[in-house]
Amino acid sequence: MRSSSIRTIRRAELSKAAFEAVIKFGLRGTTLDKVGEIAGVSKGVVLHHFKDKSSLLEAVFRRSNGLLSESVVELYRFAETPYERLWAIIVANFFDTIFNRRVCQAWVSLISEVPHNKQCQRIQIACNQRNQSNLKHEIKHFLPKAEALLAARHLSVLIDGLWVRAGLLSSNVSSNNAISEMEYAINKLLPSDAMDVEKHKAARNKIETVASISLSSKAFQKQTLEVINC
Amino acid sequence: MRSSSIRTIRRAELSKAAFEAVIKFGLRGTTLDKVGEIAGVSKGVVLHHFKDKSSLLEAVFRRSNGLLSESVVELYRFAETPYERLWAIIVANFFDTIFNRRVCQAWVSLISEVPHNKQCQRIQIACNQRNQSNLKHEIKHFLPKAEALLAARHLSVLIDGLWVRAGLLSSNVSSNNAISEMEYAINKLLPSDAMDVEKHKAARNKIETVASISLSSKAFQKQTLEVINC
DNA sequence: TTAAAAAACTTTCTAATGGTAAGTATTTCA
DNA sequence: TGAAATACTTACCATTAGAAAGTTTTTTAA
Repeated sequence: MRSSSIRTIRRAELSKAAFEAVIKFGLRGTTLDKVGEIAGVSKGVVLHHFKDKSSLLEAVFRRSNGLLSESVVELYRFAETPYERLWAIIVANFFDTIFNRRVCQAWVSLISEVPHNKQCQRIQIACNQRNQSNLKHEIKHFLPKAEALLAARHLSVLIDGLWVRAGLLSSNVSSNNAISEMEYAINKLLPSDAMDVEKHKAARNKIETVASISLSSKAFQKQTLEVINC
Repeated sequence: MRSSSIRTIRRAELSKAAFEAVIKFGLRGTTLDKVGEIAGVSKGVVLHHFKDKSSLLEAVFRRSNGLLSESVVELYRFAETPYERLWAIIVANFFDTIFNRRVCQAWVSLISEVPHNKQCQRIQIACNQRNQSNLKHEIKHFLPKAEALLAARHLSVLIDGLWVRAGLLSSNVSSNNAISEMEYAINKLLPSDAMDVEKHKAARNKIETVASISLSSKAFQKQTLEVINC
């Protein structure tokens, strides 16, 4: 165990509190005082563990993106075929413990930090890259390499688009709608002759079932929250 | 002419200055002092014409979105067929006087204001709706109504996704790449048997040529800047 | 033309904010 | 045990958003 285990714990607590603050008050309404208040400590403690507001937001950003990638990893554990792994990626990105109005709005708030924060930029680019490369890897089973790249890129941009839309709209967000839109895209992008429609449907069902157990479990939620924070 | 023509002019100047500030310093780095400095006036003037920072940002947001819709309107003037109008929408959304790193980054910064600002939300939803409805109207020529809606929705989400990506990345943004990705999507979504490939290509060429003259013209740029601000 | 009403602009002040610095208390470990 | 590191606190400062009250300029209408 690191000598700075308290620091690790505090940083986790504080970035969680900051995440809540962003959800509640937006980025502009999130002050160090409020973050401290939510975490039950003084502003001084916040600045003791994070050198400034930018690095606090960076941790929040990492947390919010980490939640997603941990979900993909979790669902990958159960996915055994390309069909299933493809759905694992999609379902992980839109499962309703993560893809809901509050979180999407927070994400939209947070990305405004990206253009002027090199570290956030690195995180975001890495996440996009990983997502795209995961998608490509599975799509290669259904399309030639060059086309697979295009399709993967297309789907990953689409995922971002759906997230932004969800964050911009005031209305509630539907996990099912988003997943349906992804299905529509897949059906258009991947050639039906290379796909086994039955297998495809079965894969989606399986992964959605697995997700509803695995991603909702307290154990997973706890683990991700612990893992995610530096 | 409105009795408040000075007010109109000032609001235009100030929201332009604020837009520049957001580009330069990001949303969090944009202060009323800096906005005033860029506009060559004191902070007091800024607050005299905008009741608070939120309403200033709202005007900036309107400006940035208005730039887009004015471009669509401008290109529509030259578009005579569904093919051409479809490309008019796409080219307007990605032409490089608007779709460039600075503007995309500013847009990404600005949308963080949306979740906690009802007015910005209204603007954003209206723009999305209009864009989607424009797309749908043209796509209906190539697909049955129900499918056209899905395709239009898909393309408009994709446009948002490409904009976000462009704003998140540090590297320069390529208008051509974005347009190519839209073309890829169109080719996958619209049935090739319902489309005249030659006409399609010709339409794209025509609109791109028109855009490079029309959207770059000083007259258009000036007009939009004047029109856009309330 | 001129008085007064309205709008444009300035100045001054305040509470809140991000951040620093200089402390004290607690933990760790040699 | 005792000193070095870490956790936390407090007091402070410069900047910020915004309010309030003032002054100048422009409109309007008698």
